[in-house]
Amino acid sequence: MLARDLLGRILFYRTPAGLIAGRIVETEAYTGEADPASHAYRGRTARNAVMFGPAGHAYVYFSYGMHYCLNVVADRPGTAGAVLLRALEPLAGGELMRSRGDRGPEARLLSGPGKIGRAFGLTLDDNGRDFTRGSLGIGAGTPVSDRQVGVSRRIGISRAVELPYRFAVIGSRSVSAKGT
DNA sequence: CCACCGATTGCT
DNA sequence: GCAATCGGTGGT
Repeated sequence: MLARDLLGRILFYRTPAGLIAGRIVETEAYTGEADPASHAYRGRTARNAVMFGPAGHAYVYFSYGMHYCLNVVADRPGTAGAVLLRALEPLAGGELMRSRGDRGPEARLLSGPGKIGRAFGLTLDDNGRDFTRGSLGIGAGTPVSDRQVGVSRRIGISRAVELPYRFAVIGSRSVSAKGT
């Protein structure tokens, strides 16, 4: 499953103000028709259209009137599927990230989907971006063994709560607050 | 056209 | 425990 395989890989963003990068330590999988918690569950709309497009693109959505969350589209065209990036361990650009408002400790600068959006400066303009081209991308990183991967229920949803679609690196200080 | 509500976060 | 904050979505 791609959500699990993204753990350990590097998300990077070359901005005019400098490089920002982090190691992915927490993800969640969202599918389409079979997943009531997915934005794509009720079919294609203007907001979720990117989820039905080619893999390797960014699906960015606006949440709770104040947060921008980043997904990696993960299925073939026509079939909705995406992986929500929930937490990263900061690798570069800490100062730039702090300039956007977070005052917490280094390891917690990217410890939640909304925090990633803020620290990276993402907006709806980033929806649809191609991770395989341009300044926002995903690098190889360091593999994470199955022994280090914790699987659990997704956070913050009210439907399909029982599905084990959340993956996190055990012991990382950068997983989101409610994570284990 | 209108009302509801969320793949969150940070403060009380 | 709960307010902040607003666009997408679906129903009237």
